[in-house]
Amino acid sequence: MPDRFAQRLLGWYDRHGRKQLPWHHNRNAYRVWVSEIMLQQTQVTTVIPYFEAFMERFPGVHELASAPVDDVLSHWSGLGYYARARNLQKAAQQVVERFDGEFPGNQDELESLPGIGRSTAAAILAQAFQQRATILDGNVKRVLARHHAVPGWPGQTAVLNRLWQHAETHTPHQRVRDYTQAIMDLGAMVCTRSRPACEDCPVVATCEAYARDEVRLYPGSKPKKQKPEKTTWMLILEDHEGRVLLQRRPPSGIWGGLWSLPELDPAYNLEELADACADTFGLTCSEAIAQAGFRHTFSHYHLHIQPARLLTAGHIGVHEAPDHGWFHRDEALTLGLPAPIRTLLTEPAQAALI
DNA sequence: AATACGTGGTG
DNA sequence: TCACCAAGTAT
Repeated sequence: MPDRFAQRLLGWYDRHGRKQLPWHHNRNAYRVWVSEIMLQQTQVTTVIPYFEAFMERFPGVHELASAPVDDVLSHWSGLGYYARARNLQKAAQQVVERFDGEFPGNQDELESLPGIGRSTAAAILAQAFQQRATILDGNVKRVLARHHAVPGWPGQTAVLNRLWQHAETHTPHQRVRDYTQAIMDLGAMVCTRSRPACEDCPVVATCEAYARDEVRLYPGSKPKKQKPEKTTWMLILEDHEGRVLLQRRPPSGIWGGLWSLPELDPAYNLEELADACADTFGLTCSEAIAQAGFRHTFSHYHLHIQPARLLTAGHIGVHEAPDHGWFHRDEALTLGLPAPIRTLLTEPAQAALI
C-alpha cells in the first residue's frame, strides 16, 4: 500500500507551498547549504536579509574559504549561534581542500563537515542533489508528533528516534525535493505551534491527534527549569580620540570569536573599577561612571549587563595584544559584534545610579 | 544523555 | 513582563 501521506502533501504544496524564497533561486549546493545553516533554529523572515548580504559578499565556496574570519563573523552579527559562522568557514575550507571545491553528494561526507548534522545533510541532498533523504527539523517534528500522536518531548532520544522513523517512512522516492519543502511548509503555514489550521490540512484525514481532538497536546513540551541569574561589568573604555577598547572573545563559549567590550568581575564595586582596570589591562583610568544596565536573556541563563564608562590614555599593557583593539564607534560597528554590545555602542549613554 | 549555544517573534 | 520557541549541531 503506497504512502498517501506524501502524495496528499505534494498536491497541497503545488497549490500553497513556498517557492519564491531567496535560496530557491539559482539553486546550487552552496546556496542551499548556507541557507540551511542560517535557518537552524532561526526563522525565515530573520534569515532572508542575512542570506542576501552573505551571498553578495561570498558568492561561492572559494570566496568564503579565503575570506578573513572577521568578515564572516561580521556578516553573522545579530543572527546568533556564532559557532555556525565559524563552522561555516571551516567547512568551506574543507570543501575546497578535501573535495576540490565541489560539495559531496552523500550523507556521510556531508556530515563529516563541521556544522552539518543528520538533518542538514539530508536537506542538502534533497534540495540540491534531488536525492532521497530524510530531514527532521522543528516543523517536521511538530507535524509528525501530531500525525502519529507521538507522546513526549522531542528532546528525549527515544521520542526523537520515533519521529525519525516516521519521517523516513513517509519520505517518497519521487519529488523528494518538493516533498522536503512541502512538509516544512505545512509545519510553518498550517500545522503551526499555536492555532493550527487543521481545516486546511491535506493530511488531516489520517491525523491521529486530530482524531482524538488532542492536537494541542503534541509535541510534548520541554521540562521547564529555572534560569540562573548572572551579572557582569561591561567596560566602555574610551581614549581621548573617542576610540573604544574592544576585546576578541575566546573561540568557544558565549559569543565565541566575536568582538566585545572588556568584562570585569561583578564582585568589584563601582569605586574599585578604575583600579581594577589598571591591574587587569595596564590602563590608567579616571573614575568609573555607571550607565543604565539591563537584563539580557539567553537560552540557559539571565545576564545582568552593567555598563561602566571610563576615560583612559589609550594604551594597553606592554604591547598591543592581538585580541585587543581601539576602534572608533563606526569602525566597531563593522566588526562581528553580539547584538547587546551593538546596542550598547549605538544607543546614547544614560547615566545610572548604582 | 543532557546541556550549551543567540536572537527576535509571539501569546 | 516573560516563558516559550524557531529550517539543529557539537560536545
